[in-house]
Amino acid sequence: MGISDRKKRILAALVDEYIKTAEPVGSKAIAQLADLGCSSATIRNELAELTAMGLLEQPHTSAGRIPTPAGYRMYVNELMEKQKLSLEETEEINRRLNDKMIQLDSMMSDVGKIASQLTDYPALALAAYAPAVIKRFDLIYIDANTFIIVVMLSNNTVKNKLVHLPVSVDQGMINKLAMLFNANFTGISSDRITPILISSTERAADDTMGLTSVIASFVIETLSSQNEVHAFVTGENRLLSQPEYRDPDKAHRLMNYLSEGAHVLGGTTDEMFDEGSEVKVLIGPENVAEELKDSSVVIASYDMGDNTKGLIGVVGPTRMDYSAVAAKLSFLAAGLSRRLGGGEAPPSGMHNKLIIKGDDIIDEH
Amino acid sequence: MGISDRKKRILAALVDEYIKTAEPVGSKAIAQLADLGCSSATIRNELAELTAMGLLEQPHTSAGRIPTPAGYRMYVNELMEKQKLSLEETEEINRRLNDKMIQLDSMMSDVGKIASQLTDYPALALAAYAPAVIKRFDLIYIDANTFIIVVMLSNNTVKNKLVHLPVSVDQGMINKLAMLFNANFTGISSDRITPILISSTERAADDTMGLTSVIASFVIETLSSQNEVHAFVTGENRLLSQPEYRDPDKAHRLMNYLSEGAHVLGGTTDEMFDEGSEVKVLIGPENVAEELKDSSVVIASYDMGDNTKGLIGVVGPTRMDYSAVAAKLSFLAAGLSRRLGGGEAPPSGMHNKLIIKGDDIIDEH
DNA sequence: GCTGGCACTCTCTCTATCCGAGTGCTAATA
DNA sequence: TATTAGCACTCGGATAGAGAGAGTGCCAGC
Repeated sequence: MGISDRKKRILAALVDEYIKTAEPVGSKAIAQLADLGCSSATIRNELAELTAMGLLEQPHTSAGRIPTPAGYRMYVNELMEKQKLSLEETEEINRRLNDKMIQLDSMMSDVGKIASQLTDYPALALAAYAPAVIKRFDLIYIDANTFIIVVMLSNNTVKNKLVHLPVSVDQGMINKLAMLFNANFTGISSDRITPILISSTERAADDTMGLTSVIASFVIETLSSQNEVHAFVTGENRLLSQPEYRDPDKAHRLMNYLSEGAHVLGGTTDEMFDEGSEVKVLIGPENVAEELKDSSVVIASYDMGDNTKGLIGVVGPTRMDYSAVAAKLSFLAAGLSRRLGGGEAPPSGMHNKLIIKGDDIIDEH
Repeated sequence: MGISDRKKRILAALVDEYIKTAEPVGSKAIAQLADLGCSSATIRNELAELTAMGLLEQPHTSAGRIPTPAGYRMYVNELMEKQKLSLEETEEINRRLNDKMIQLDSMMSDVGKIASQLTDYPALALAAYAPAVIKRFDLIYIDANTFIIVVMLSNNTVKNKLVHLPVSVDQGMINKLAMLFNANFTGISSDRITPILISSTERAADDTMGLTSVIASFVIETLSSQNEVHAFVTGENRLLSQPEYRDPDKAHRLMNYLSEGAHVLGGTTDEMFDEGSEVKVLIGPENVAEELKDSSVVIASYDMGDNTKGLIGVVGPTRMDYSAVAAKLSFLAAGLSRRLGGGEAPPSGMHNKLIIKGDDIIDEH
């Protein structure tokens, strides 16, 4: 596996240049770019060897070289300079995060939007929530036909629902139900909410109007929607500005695939979540999904608190500016982790302000 | 403006055919399609006149005719057969509506998704909420550092927020604040929530910890987000399957424009909302937005209840199947109005079930 | 081991040519 | 007068060939 230092520099220069221009790079160009005091003929010899090693390929005999997926892989692993973001860029990202992070419900798509704008590639955001249980119930009596269910989950999300009834109930019944639900439905996972539990609660509450099952089904719905993997894809249209997707059919295929959203990462999702905060790069055929075989994906994960991991990724041609994208995603993910994760006062449902551990309330906007 | 019956039949046949094939239509083809017992030569004469009238044009001398925007306009206004949806199609739409309509918060984008899938064009969904005021406050005391704000709006939306405090409060304070907010902040619009009102409430509550302003700013935020026009665009990628957007640049321009979302309809939004439940068609240059000048938009509006109007539209090439799209959108809008509108028990925030007036609780899922 | 030189290859672009679809016009017909 | 058949004409699109240019591989010399 030993590969001479000069070969490395040539490969690096070639990949850099190809990323910039999207055109096959010739020996002459490399000789000028990477000034490693030798002529284009020497570089030609090296290029021939790199090609034999499977790191480069030629679109046709008389064209320059382009990197193969293996070439990109080596570039990403060893050659690429870890790009530092400029102060402006970091400030830009922080500013956007502060602007946007007010509401968790729209956060996912907002984060995707930020990533997409930042990198000018389509972005995908997903989150796998840790299994949650109900922490407490409140039922707010509005009038004889109306009440509000408010549930607080173990991850400090709060959900509510307004219920209208075709029949009348009194405040006492509502209170009784709240008590019973707090006693029987808190701290249990949704699969332990059985018809038996529901009907026993119903009897205990003297509920002849089916209120119990209304509330119970809201609980089940809430818990299960909480446990789903939520995925958002943003900025698919940015693909079209990349020369490799000038072919409308090719672009269309990939965009269709992306717009499905959920299964973007195929089987790899789980292991993605497991890994540390490192940025991951999947190059061309390294992707499991057939549709991504000639595209690349860069993924960063972040800690959303409450044992919940978020994933933020970017999709582009294999000729992607890995260095810049990785730096940006990494910074973005770190910013998200900092804001969301690790506090005992994490953000929660609908309209909760973000609180950072130890800080005061952040009153954004 | 009189235009002979035969001309009409020729124009209709031509537009129908062009919609189907996307290729200029010649006299011969029309002679075969619309069997109005006359030869292609006669039709050529008629075509020449229709062209002179500005209803048709020729891409070049020796090609067939294609409709001008004026031609489409006449087609849409007078010639097009009002398409009836098949039973399968109506059932399909109803099924999707029933599946999807569980949560209002995701409804907007879901409706867009349905419209886009149904028509195979990009769809946009927007809603202009009627100005809302707070109807009632509840503060739920969790522990010394935590409470939940629950507000119910005049349009029966319920919003909540979990607040963590860096200081301790007791239940009494929370109750006092709830009372004061119910007394002072209900029934008023957000512009009447002045610093003066806030500070007087603060004094009345003996609040030295800034709780009042936290709650007040949540109120303001809730009201103003409620009054925004929310817009969703879905299925931009479907553009790419249309031959008129095979040019990546053209497609890119329009998709970029669409992805901005909000200002899709430009100045026309207001009047759109005003109109009845009719389906509206904007053909090419009839659109105000420069980016839509050679595309068409079909829009249907529906009643979301609570004086709120929803708009659902579809964007495509001027060569759009107006008849089919209009029929589908119209049916979809009617279904939405039926489900959402006109009840005194309309759907509300986050997780409220949909209730149809007079019906029992619909327990979807 | 490096370099300059050179023949070779292959793609891309430009131009010329041909083909065919569809037109507009004219003259004949009902 | 309205319709039709016939025909010359036009113009875009497809096809083929020539030329240019970029880049290679190889070889001989340093």
